[in-house]
Amino acid sequence: MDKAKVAEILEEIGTLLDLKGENPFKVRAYHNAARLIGGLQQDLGALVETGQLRELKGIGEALSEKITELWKTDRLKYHDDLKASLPSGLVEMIAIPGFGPKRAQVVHKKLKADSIEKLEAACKDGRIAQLEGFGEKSQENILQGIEQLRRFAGRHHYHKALAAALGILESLREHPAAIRCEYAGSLRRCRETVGDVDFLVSAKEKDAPALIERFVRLPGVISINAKGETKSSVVLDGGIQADLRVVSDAQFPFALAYFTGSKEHNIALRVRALARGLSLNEYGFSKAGKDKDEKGARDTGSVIQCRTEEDIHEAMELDYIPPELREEMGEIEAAEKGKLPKLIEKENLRGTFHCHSTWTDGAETIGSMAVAAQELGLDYLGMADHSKSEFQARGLKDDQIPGYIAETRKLDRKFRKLGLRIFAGIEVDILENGSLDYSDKILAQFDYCIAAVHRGFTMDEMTMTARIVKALANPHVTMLAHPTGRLLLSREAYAVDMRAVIEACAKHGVIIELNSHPWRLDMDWRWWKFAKERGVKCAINPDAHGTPDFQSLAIGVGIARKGWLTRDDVINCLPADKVEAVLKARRK
DNA sequence: GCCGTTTTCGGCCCGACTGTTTTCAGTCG
Repeated sequence: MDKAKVAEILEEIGTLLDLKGENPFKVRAYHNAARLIGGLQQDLGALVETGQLRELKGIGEALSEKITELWKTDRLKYHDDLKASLPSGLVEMIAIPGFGPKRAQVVHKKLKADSIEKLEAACKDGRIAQLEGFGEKSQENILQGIEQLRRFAGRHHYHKALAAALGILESLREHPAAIRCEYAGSLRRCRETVGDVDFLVSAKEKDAPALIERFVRLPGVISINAKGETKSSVVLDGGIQADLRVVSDAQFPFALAYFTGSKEHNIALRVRALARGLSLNEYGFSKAGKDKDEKGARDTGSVIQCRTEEDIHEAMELDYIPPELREEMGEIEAAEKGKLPKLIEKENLRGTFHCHSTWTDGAETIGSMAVAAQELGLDYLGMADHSKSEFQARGLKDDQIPGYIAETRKLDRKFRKLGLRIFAGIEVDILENGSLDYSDKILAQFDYCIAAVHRGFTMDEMTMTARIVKALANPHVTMLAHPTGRLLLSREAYAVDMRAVIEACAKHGVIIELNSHPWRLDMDWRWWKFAKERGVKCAINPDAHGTPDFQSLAIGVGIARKGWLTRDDVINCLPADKVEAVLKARRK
């Protein structure tokens, strides 16, 4: 059993315990463990065998035994028993917005409703409204929630959420009552996918209702889930949920930190505050241990004044932690010791690789791609059109290669005078047997080669891993394109052991592409952190099929920052003369 | 379930909104 499956089962146990009304802290222990195991970089098998599981913070005796049983026998009796004791439909039910474990328990007990369909039927014939603690309004909301769940299941791509957020942010900033405006949540943390978008505005208390009103009336709002004095929640066209909070300007940095999350990072920060005799919430610091009826930071103001998030971190004796790192993945410990990396900035990018042209399936000529790169202020542009097996993309046949390279060289000479270098590369297919789509003799003519899997996605993980690892051994391979194939939110996907692939890149000195194209965002930031630790370099590539795709470089920088990458880890931060040497290093 | 700079037992982060109540539980983030 792999660790993703172990994590999934632990997560499900947490949910089932929640449904049973178990101790919420026990529930949390399972959810935490699921997150911990799912994000583990070490080999889970090794931890199990050597009995080191218990050294992980959050894994005690009980969880350690259960994980070991899962790993060794592929099953867990505790999980099986738990599952057998509850109808599976209840788990699906609590995905309905506003409908949680307690209410699922009630409808199951009183109405024998054990599926979304039965719950829906009970709403439609009015039985839900009769239940104690429910009413007409609840019944209606459940129906709406079911509809929303069916229409807009799942998460949204970062770029799509960002586009929606920027429009809303602009409208909010235009409001005269708004002092400071920002988006927060997973979008600010640059997660590859985003569940909902959180907005935060600071304003005078009397202006809050007007801002809430502006928010719920924005074009693109298709329904309003909640609307209070300081908080509102809506659904945007396209199904993205957007939340707004209005706070005073003094509260703004605390609220921004709070709503940026992650939840786990926030909890860790609060625990740290408590250890310093402080209680931290979205309004400020207050003295810990106060009586219930004593006023908190919301009413009395923060006992430590903070103008920015930097001030808050300083008050906790931490270096400033950028939003991208706030995942409770070691950032607090690093900030405490002053060991946070100086993350890559968008301005650090000097050029990029992996661009397509009209030679294959790109929309523009190499010349117009070069002009756009120049306008972006880049120092170099790396072309990488498709290889011959990509016949649907008009991949370059052997006899086209001299022409392709000649045109690239000619444009290079022309643009070099204008301050832009153009490199002749190729995106070469990794065939099903792990060999490459061209002979070594042809590959040797390019400045660099990006190896990529484009077909045969259905092979098993071991075979796929062996296929890629074999290709990486070819000394002409400079980079590995879109490495996991786990194209997020897409049906295209293949199973691969990312750990083995990263180790192979480390061994052969292959650079891994951080593919910033919205549809190809694939490698989780935790793997980037691992790649960095293994000394593997990264190239942030737009996989551009036209000049608008260059915009996605900003997304790539965001993911790189999440992976704790610095300028030293990203080869396109190098100037043109140095990068050429890096591209050729393997062949020497 | 986990955990310990006071703890091996008794804690475990904190607040807004909704719908149902008439003081609060459930849900969410």
